[in-house]
Amino acid sequence: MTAPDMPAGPEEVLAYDPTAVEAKWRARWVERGTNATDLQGERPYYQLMMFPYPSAEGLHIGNLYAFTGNDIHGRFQRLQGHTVLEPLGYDAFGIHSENFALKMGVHPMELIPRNVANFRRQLDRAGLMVDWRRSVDTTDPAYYKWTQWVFLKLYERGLAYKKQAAVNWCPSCKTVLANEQVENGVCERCKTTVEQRALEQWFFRITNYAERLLKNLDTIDWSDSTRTAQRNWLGRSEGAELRFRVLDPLTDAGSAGVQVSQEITSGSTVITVFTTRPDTIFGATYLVLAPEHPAVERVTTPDQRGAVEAYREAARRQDIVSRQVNKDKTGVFTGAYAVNPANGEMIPVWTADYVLMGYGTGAIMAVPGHDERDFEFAQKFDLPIVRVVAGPDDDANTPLTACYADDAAGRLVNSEQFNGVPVADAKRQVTEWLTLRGAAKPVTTFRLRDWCVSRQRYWGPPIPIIYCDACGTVPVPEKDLPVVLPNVPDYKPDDSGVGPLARHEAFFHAPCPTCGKPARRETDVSDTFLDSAWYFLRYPSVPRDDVPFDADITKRWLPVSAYIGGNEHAVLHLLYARFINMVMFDAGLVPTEEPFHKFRAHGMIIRDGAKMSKSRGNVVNPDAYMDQWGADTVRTYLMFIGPFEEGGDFRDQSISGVRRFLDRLWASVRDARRDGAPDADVMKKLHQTIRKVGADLPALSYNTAIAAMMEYMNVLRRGERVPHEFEVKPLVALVAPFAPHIAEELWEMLGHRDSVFDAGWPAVNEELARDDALELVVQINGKTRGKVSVPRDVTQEAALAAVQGDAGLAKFLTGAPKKVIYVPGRLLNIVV
RNA sequence: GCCGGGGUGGCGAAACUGGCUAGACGCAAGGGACUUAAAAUCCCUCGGGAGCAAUCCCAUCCGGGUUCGAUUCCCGGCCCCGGCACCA
Repeated sequence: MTAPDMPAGPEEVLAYDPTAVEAKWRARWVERGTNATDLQGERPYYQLMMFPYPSAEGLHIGNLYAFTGNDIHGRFQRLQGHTVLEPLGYDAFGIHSENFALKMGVHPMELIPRNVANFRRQLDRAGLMVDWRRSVDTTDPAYYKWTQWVFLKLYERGLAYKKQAAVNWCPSCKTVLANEQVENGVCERCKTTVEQRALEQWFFRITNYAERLLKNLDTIDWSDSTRTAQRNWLGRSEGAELRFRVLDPLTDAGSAGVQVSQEITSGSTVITVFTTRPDTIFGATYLVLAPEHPAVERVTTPDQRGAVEAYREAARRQDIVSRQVNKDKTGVFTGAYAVNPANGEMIPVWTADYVLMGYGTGAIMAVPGHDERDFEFAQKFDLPIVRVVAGPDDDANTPLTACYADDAAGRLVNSEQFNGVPVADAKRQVTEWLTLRGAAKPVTTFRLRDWCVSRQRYWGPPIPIIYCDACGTVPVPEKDLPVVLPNVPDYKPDDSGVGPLARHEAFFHAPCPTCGKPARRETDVSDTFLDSAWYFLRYPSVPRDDVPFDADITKRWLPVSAYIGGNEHAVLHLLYARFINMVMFDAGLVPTEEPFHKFRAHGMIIRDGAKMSKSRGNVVNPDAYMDQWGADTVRTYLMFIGPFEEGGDFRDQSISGVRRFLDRLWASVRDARRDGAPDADVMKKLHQTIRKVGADLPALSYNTAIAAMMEYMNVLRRGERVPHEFEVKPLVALVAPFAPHIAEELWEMLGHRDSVFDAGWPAVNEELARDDALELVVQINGKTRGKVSVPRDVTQEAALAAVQGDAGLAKFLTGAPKKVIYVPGRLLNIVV
């Protein structure tokens, strides 16, 4: 009976033990199917969180932060009566996993399942309301079968194409990288200097969607920071393409200095440039072609050929880092001259690497007077600098000591009939004028490039294409999907520019789906961002094996109701997902153009004021904290340390406060009295708290919601008072989204058999919540001097009288009121 | 350089659309009650300065401004974090 290891007394038997409570409810939820979503349920609400890459290190506290924030939002929606789908899966393909597998000498097909199992264990502990029946793993053939299907859909619609292109090549990862994966000229993953290579690559025509991707940003409910990042990335510029005829060295020989015809004659070489400043054309004193520009070859004169060739060769060999980071201007004169269509002047044609082949037309008209880069270049090579725009304090002859790039305040000068026209108008007028003369065309350019999806690697979904000598490029028929990634021991990338799959005969050789003759498979795999560009479409349809997503279910559950994730994906994942969804919309397969009507970016968790990193050794291991404090405490603490959308500073020292709060909640329910009546003041505070928390949760103001509950707890237990059951019961429901396990346990303790999450959100009783008397703030000369207690609907006169009758306040009234500002329900300001 | 987001006590942070004597809530710190003692719990103090005290003055990065009233709005500047960057 009295074994030595038995708990000593009843007090301890009933103490809050998170380990036991959490284990009990983890099991109970599975047993009861509490988190299994009925897809036919009323008021569907699709709560989406960004699925993690299952790293070998296990769940990062940042993952837990994001998931908890999502989970609270999802659980709150459920308490509001929605049928909530809150799925989670694994984004396990990609270079990251493959590199790690190579480093460890473990095959990814062995490594990934191990990591996934560890993640699953950690995620289960975290108390997420995830319906695990609808999970996805991007490396599962049952999933990537449909990733390949997505590729084929794009191919079918003319949105996937192959071209040879100068691409970013990472010599360490030995693969092509998307522009988005290159940071300041180095690989975002391994920080190796990226090189240029010309390879045959598969691209998606995301640029066809640029205008829609931009326009829709105005209609979706997203964090501003994310929308701005996308706008910048899309980079829309309005301007004009201008045509410059190049003087033919033979027919135009000797005509230097002669006014040449301004007609653009057909047959001669014409250089088309893109500019956002057509108004400055009279100041265009030379042209620049990108070194890769095909016209360089044609226009270069024999005496310049040697220098030009050498320059082009150097540019070709140069890596992208030096080209983008080193901004010293270099270039070579081609020997050619072109005609400025505005004034007929002959201007030299140069080639220089500060002009990029990939943007606009790969050629520019240089206006050194009004462009910083052109100014720098012109100074270095002693090219003429002409002023054609004057600011408010300048005139046509004010010397230019630096370029003048202000396009808001300037007016044109030295521009013939356009002199005096403000820049904004001149842009349009000059374009119109040149258009009439056949030398211009208004165009809109985007910074966005097509999406290169080819990867010369192993760990990804094989691109479902077969090359046949007779039939050409043949897509793998849908019935033959998936093209299974073979389990091969030799998956190491090499420097050949061809993926490792090319070395595996059994994979490489395949019959042509059209004619049956021997043919070759595409050996590139697709970018991991394709896996994650459509995963949210898959979750609701997961058991289905015959379609990627069921039409009815998709119509019912898409678009996603709320998506919360990291802003590091503002331009990569979120743009690609919007693009793919838009394509699916055009194909009639999804109900809306935009997949995520509401997106919120959460902040970042730092630790003790510094970013967490392995090298700093300050990484928080969620397991250790959940062991010590319990998952409910860790969850609630993470949400308490700062505004969810801004992040917070994780400090070990502070966790105890949250745990104390849960301890007190536990004790309050355990000891609650059932006799007598609840206290009116406490009930007032309770209903005010319900109102506050109910308003804070949908706004993701989790930290203030928790503070409000703590405040209520202080009222509830002030001076060791024993709370009444009615005073604590609704609080259990308020706490539930944050601390689901303890909430369920306490709910049961209060005599309920069903889950607290099916009990509904407590209603605010406005009657009880109302303050009868109003504490009116009194200011004298704008300075707050005190308060008077007055009836709610007090008039200004009555309020003033109350102040005059208050000895403490009346002494500040040193004269007759000159002016009285009365804000009903708020304050009374008396100016004397 | 451009675009976002910030700058409030020893610390993490509150303050709805300009208004409840700025600092809720929590941590840390100090004091007290209970206890043989400790833990736990509960109570009190906790931006700076002056004063025995009631009270008064100063204080939300800095300098101006608008207003009866500014952490909040406007102008100028400094600093920190994140993103983009030779994009014509």
